[in-house]
Amino acid sequence: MNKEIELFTNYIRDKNLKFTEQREGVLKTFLRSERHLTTEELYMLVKEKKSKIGYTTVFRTLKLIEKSGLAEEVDFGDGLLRFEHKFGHNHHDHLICLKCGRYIEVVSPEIERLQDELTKKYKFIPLQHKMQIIGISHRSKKK
Amino acid sequence: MNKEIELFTNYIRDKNLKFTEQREGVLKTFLRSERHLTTEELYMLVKEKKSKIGYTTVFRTLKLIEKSGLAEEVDFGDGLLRFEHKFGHNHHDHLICLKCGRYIEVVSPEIERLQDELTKKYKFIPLQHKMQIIGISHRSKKK
DNA sequence: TTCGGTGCAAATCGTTTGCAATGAG
DNA sequence: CTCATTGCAAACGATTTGCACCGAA
Repeated sequence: MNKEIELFTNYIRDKNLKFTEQREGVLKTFLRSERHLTTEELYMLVKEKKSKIGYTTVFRTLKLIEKSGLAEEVDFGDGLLRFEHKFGHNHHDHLICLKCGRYIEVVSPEIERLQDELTKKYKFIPLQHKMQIIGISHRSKKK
Repeated sequence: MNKEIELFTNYIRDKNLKFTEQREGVLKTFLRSERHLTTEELYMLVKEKKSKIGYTTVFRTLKLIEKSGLAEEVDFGDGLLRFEHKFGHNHHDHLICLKCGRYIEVVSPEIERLQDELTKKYKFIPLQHKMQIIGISHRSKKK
């Protein structure tokens, strides 16, 4: 996590911005979280630790973290803004559980290869791609 | 298109609903459209033909068409509600062009198979899946 | 001391609903 | 005649912005 914090503070310094207590709180809480949190969820978490923070600041800090290259927006199709860690994470797709909201990050090199073939076939220049499989996870089956 | 209209009127009758001029306009315009229209876009199109219709009616009729099984919501990640034809269309994925907004529907049986393998590996019960490749289409390259 | 940061409140934007008037069956 | 439909206006829920005060550098 220290490498990420350093990266962020460098970004901040480079842009003549300020590394405030609030930004530190949001960044650390974000980095510690293992789920794909919505802005609201992260706001709640940061607030638990540090009572003095507003939703707007969390929102703006997440956008800033995104610009710094440490986070990326993900869309699970429920109309909510979510972020995931980007630094040190390779590209992956998602299995999303409808029951528990949990996700599993997966990678399939064969699928990636077939996607490339597809785009070549259609003379399409791929910039990014998303694949999501929505269903019920192993854990939630029993319930 | 007649088969779809019949299917819809049957659905309407079955539920003791009414087949109004507005619903007919929305359904026909929707069926004729080849793109993944947003509610707003469809509203504009219907209005061109039939000046007497409100946004709300288009919205509610689209939901109704969806319930009848003729349409399905698609999410291109821009926070807008879009619908695509469902009847007579097999499952497919999308190549979405950032420049022209156009999409290409694609199918890759190999990718489908690999997706099945993935879910088995994680003991995950798949209910639906989405795959989108975002980029620049052949047509838009030159511009 | 100087700008950028903060957070409240308010704007925005698309979706959704309440309700009185309308019209299909 | 009855009950679903219509469409305006207003509610909604999440994101985004304006602005006056605050605080890091």
